[in-house]
Formats: sequence, C-alpha cells, structure tokens
Amino acid sequence: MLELRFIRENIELITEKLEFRGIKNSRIGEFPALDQSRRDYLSEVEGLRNKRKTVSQEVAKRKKAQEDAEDLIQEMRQVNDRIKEIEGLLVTVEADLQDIVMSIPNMPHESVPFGNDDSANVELRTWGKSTTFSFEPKAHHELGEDNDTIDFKRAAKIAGARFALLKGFASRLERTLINFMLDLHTQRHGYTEVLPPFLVNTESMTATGQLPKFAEDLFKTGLSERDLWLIPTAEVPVTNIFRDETLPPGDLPVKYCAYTPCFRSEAGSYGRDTKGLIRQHQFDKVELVKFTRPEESDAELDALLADAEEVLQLLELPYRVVTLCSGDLGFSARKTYDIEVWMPAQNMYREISSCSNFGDFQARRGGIRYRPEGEKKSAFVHTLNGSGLAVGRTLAAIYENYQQEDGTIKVPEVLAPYFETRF
RNA sequence: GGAGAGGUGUCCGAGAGGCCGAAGGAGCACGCCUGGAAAGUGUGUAUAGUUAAUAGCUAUCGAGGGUUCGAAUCCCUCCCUCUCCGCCA
Repeated sequence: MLELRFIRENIELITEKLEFRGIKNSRIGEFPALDQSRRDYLSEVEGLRNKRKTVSQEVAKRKKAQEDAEDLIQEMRQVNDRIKEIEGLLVTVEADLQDIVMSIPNMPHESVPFGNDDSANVELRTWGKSTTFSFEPKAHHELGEDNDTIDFKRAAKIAGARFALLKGFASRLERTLINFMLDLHTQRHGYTEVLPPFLVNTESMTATGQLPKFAEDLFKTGLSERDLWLIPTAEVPVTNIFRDETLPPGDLPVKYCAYTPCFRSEAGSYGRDTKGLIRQHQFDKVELVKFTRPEESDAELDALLADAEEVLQLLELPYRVVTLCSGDLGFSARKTYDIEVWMPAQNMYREISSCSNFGDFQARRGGIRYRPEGEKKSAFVHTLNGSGLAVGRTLAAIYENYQQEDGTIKVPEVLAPYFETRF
C-alpha cells in the first residue's frame, strides 16, 4: 500500500510506474475525485462531531442546574442524522478508495530493468559450472520413480494432481535439507528460527499483499465460520509477527528464518511443469524474513541474497542470479532477485529462491513501525524476504545434479553428517 | 462443544452514562537533594489521522455494530485469555 498523500501528489509518477510494470486498466484515474470527497466528508463529519461534543457538555451543565435542555437535544438529533448520513457516504467512498489503493502495486526501485516478462530478466552472475555426465542424465521425477523414492501416482490417489509422496531416501533428504538450511541460517547468518502457524487470518494475508487481489492463488478452509487461509509462504505469518506493533529502534534489523510447508492453488498454471516436484500444491520451504530501517534495506537485500546463495554453494549446485525486470516483479515487491539452480535434465536454470525488498509497502499495510532514534514520531520499517531455499526444488536439483549412472543419488558432502546412522 | 470469570495506557490497577484520554501506583526521562549512589522529593511521560504546526480538531479503554443529546461504562455479535467439564494429538 502506498501512502494516500503520496498517491495524491504523484498521480503521474504512479501512472508511469504502472505502465513500466505493464499493468493496464488500473483505476488510478478515479483516485483524485474519490480522495477529494473523502476529505470533504471527513472534515464535515469531524466538525459536526465537535459540535455534538460541545453541545452535549452544555446539556450536561443545564441538567445539573435543573434547567431544560430540550431545544439542544432536538438540535443534536438533527446534527446526528447528518453525521450518520455522512458516515454512510464515507463508508462507501472509503471502500472504493481502499479498493483502488490496495490494488496499486509497489513502486519499483530505480535499478529495476524494464521488460515485459521473465525473458527480460537480467543475469547478474553465475556460480559453478553446469554439471557434466558420462551418460544421459535423467529428470528427477524419473529417478525418483525408478528408485521408488518419489511416488506421484499414489500421491494423486491420496490427494490429486500436483502432490508427491516421498519415501525412504527422498523423505529423509527433504528433512535433512530443512535442518541443514535452518542450521546454516541460524548458526552462521544470525537469523532466529521461528515456527509459525500454517493457517492465517484475512488480516495477515492482506498485510503482505496476497489479499485482496490474489485470493484465487490460495487455499481457504471451509469448515470454520471465520476465514482461515493456508499459507502460500512463511513470509505471511512471519512478516505479520509485528503487525500493528512499534519496534524499539535498538531491535532492528530483526532477522527470522522459518521452515513451513507452503500451499498454492496454482490456478492458471494448468499444463505447466506437470511432471516432477517443480510445481506442487504443497511444498516445503525455509524462508528468510527481515525487518530493517529504511536506509538499510538495500544493503540487507544483498546480504539476504548472499545468505540464500550460500546454501547452493555449500551443496555445490550450480546456479545463477537474475534481477527481475519490471514486468516480472511481484505485486508487493520493490526489487527482486531470483536464484535459479541448474537442472541438467531440462538443460536450463529453474527458480529456487526469490529474494525481495518490499520497502515500506507491506509495513504500511500491516502497521509495522519502529521509532527512529531521538524522534517522537514512528516510521514504517522495511520488510524483506527470500527463500533460503525452496526445499522440494532443492531436492529435485540434488537428484539431477548428483545422479549416478546406476540411478542412485550421491549425497552432497556437506550433508554427510546428517546421514550418519543414529540407531 | 458446554459452564463460568475476564480483556482499560510500558506494566499493575481504579472507573459502572456527562466533570474520563481516562484516578492511584510501578517503571521510565529530566531536575533537586548527595562526595557518589540508594532513599527522599518535584516535574513530565499513549497512539494514530488531519494540518505548515510538538496550535487546534477527530478517533482510539479487545474488534465490529446498536441504544442515547452524550458510552470505557448499557445492549448485541465476534475474537482472545484464564478456570472447570467434554472431546482430542
């Protein structure tokens, strides 16, 4: 969400940035008139409330003095009618205005390159050399089915398409990767581990920007009277930890990491990545989330990106980093780097992490503030997050990059301690 | 799910239609006192919106509605916490 005053004063800039993002039919043109009538109603209703307050005190005085106050009471009944009338209008106007404001995406950072879609993303760097084989490498799902560690058929029976059943080595590798990532980020990168709820309320989804615009991407529970949504990423519950709170300045930056399963409806992705673990309704992810001072968020994004990259470096998986172009940038993001891991069977890089700086966009929606040193007024923090990493895709990448000619999967060296026999 | 008790500022806690943005205490900040500290003592100490404004105005006593000229206070719905019962991992 952008600040009302900012929108008011920067209609042209916003229109330009919407165009930059490739967004058509925005309702930004309706903003000025609605904003004006909201402010007109607001000042009228506040004036009337003030009148009501002072006259009510006069009523109290007269009653105390045993005097008649019927004339004032009658007058106030009329004032009240008008207040109610304006309040009703205000509700409508504010709802309209809210619709518009909530549908305006974040302003992209100056460094975001222009482009229509992911083909215009800019490669920032590559790491490692693409894995070579003395045989024809197989796709991870073939490997998993061949060695009976990933069962898509039975998962489909149990739950439907886009689910997987991991067995034996695969499920242990999945669990190991979660532990490895959490250990790395907590022990070496200074993050505090949290384990949040996997179902959240509508307010939380709205603060981080999934709602109201992207409800169709989410799973919603149906039994409960109240709305509870399955989280599509740990970003939602973790960013909302400080919703409607003001942090003392000494606390920043706050760095959290969290493992959670993630649930996505994948509406509109029919036919894409139907094979394998790449696009599932449920997948595991270790997420990194930061709350920072505004002036530090750009540097903190670079650091967060490096933290995520280190996972792949330690696993010795080749990858590249790209800067998302304007057309590929997410709704709430100001700037995003994607990390893409090398997938030998597809002979291409696939996204395995997305690291974003949201500026104060989510913080304003969620009321996440801090008090700058020596200042009386609070300000909004900047929020950042990134996958560190998507676990299912990491498992897929290990399968493909570490496959042996006999169809077995070698364990990356850094994970060896996790595979020791315990019993 | 059933029965009951609650939710007030940083914290504890009073307040039961108007004099309440809210007593009192603790904490914190600044000052006095002191060789220094403690104790004592004085003053100050919510947030947000609007605004050029730390002036004014408006809102906020869990959330949302209602009654009333006027609601922290009365009524309704919901959320959360605690105790007991039931169910459950």
